[in-house]
Amino acid sequence: MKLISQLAREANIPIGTIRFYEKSGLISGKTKKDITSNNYVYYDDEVIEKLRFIKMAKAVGFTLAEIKQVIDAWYQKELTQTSKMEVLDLKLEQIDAKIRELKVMKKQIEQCKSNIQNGLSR
Amino acid sequence: MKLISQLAREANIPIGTIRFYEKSGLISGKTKKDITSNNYVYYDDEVIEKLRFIKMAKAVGFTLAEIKQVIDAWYQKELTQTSKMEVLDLKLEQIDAKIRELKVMKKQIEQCKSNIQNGLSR
DNA sequence: CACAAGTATAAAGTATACTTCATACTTGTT
DNA sequence: AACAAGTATGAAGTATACTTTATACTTGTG
Repeated sequence: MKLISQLAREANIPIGTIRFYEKSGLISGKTKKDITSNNYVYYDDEVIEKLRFIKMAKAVGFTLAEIKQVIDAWYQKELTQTSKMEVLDLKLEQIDAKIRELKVMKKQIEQCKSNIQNGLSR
Repeated sequence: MKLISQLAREANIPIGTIRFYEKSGLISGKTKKDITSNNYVYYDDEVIEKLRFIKMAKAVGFTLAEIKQVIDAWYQKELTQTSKMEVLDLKLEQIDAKIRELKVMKKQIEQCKSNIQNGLSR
């Protein structure tokens, strides 16, 4: 159980961003009810996993809203098994689509590189 | 040589977005100097290629600034061969990194799916 | 030639994802 | 006790990528 600054260090994400994610419903810590002097929030390892996932998903162009859907399908028990599967299957399709697009881009850029090397303008 | 509405149809991108991209320096059309009654802008097939590339690159999380760098390395003759290659090589690395991240996400989601099917909470 | 539809331009507005600021309270150290 | 450092909260500000609005001119069709 870590406080926010330690979480920020471990996940390598600014504290402000973590607070923003929490406000957005992507992650959540807990306050210890036996401590009444403050309302410091504690985070467990599940939150780190989520933050790592958020980082990856953002890097490949998913929005926070999309990421939240997956996290909810992943961790929330309120959703039906069927609706969770629907969300996850959709994401798998989108991931495959992105991989395909990346491969096309890669080929185009490699083609461009060899054009440059051969002195072709295009 | 097409006008903007035809370009928008063919690339399946809103006219407003195309104008925004042009203002941002990602694409550019030409006005016909022999026509003086208007200042309509005409676009050739190179612009469609660029728009397709922009679409793909955006879908996998590249910013317009990053995309502009690649397009400039691709089409502009003002850059040195070396600096073009640097930009393109960097993008290739970033593309590979994204593919790796997508594969990790894919595995995680597949793992999550089978957990759900086996009735595991996580 | 009237008039709908297309084009250009500038400015303002919107959504997303943060980031910064101001304020206030708590904790750890000297 | 003093004080730096950590935490919480709300509000405002910023950057990116558009989208909408307003205005005005041009072109094609009946």
